[in-house]
Amino acid sequence: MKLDELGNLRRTNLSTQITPKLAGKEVVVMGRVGDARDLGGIKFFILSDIAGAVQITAPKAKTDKKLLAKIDELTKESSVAVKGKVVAAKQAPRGVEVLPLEIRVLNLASTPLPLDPRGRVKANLDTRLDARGLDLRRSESLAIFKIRHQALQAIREHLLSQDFIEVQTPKIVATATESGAALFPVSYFDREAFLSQSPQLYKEVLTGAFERVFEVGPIFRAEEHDTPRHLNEATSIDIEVAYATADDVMDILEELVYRAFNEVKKKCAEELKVLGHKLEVPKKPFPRLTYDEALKRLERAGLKVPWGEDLPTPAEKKLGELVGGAYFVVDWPTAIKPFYILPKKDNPKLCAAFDLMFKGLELASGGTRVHQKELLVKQLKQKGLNPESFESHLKNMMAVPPHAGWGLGLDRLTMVLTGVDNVRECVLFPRDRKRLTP
RNA sequence: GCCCUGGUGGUGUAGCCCGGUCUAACAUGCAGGCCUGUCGAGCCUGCGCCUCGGGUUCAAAUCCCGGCCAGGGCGCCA
Repeated sequence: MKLDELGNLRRTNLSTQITPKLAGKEVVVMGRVGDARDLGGIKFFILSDIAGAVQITAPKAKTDKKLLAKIDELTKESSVAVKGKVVAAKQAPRGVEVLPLEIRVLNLASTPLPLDPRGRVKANLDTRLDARGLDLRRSESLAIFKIRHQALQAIREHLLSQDFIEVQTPKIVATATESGAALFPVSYFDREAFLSQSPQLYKEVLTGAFERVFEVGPIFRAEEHDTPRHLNEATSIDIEVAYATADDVMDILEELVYRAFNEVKKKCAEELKVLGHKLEVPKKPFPRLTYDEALKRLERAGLKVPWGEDLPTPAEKKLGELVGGAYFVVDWPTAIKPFYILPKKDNPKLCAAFDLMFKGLELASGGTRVHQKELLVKQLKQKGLNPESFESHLKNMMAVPPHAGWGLGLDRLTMVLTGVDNVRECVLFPRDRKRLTP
């Protein structure tokens, strides 16, 4: 079938703006073809757009033959423009429908579709991700990304209201920033470079100039993890604040997460309903338990973690059961946190680091940073890192003020807000150990 | 990387334990037909599937081994 041109035809109304009040008016709607029905003497199809849907109705006796033939050619999920007359009709969905005067078939979907976009037959996640463009048209997928968008908007608004400046740091870098996570090498002309695993060092440098900065951007981790909560490309919300300590930025984080929950609950009621998720806003203040207390509570629950070790996944899950909701774990052993975290003055075995957990899932981590060059070099060495490879950063860190910050995983936050249990569902086109396409 | 579970039409499942009755079932889909008010429409006709390789056996979707792929649990990591 030959496709039609969009030409200078433009949409006059979104589907949901077509109401019985517009009866008699001529409108142009554009969208994708949903359910189609041919009752012999009358044909219907649903046209869906980002706002919702409207029914296009073509009674055989009153509709041009060529138009009727065109409707027969339409396949589900094809892209169409319909110019037509609005008619109030009791029998129609929402009491209104459009009688077509002109139909432009802008693109035709091939059949059969790789999955059912109406979701009556559930598809596996793998199938869905292979056909992600189509999968994203499902109401559940749409709901997830509307919630993600709403959460990010709430977060941005909050940070901007607190005088933060939004920045963008390089994603192609020369050195690692964290001690642990592996890096993806990229070829940079005749040199080796890496994809950035965190904006850490850059945002710290920027506190010297802008004082309060935040960035929303991709981070890349070359870890071979294969779990429902890890990705090799993730979106991180990072902040860094001059003249502040861990406690100060925890307060910011708490308020910001609280607002994200509240805004989503308020503005995404429909989306939460689609997902069948009852969102509970965590109570403020979020509990703050120390690493030592966490270990004690775990031991009482029959799960012993040796002091000085990071919490293994089962321990995180158990702690999530014990504490529930959103909570901080603070005062971590210095040895298991990165070199840029400030050790505690009264007990250098502990440092001013914190993790924000939601149930068993780590959403964010941060801390008071080391702003003095000598200590930074000392800690680099202690972690077995070579200060020379951080030379350009150290030079740029000249006389930065004392500062603190955190990084929050937007994908994981979206999991919690939507109640979805695989992070892949919260990312448009996820990158994991095995998936590099689409 | 390790452990567990699985892989059946386009999609989602049943069948597998206990081999033959499977010419593989159901739903959805797709193609065509009937119907002037459908809205998860209904009815009729048709289409389409056992992950790959090897083995056991008279006989394999079914049992065994290996590969590949997926889901979950870990590890690593945020």
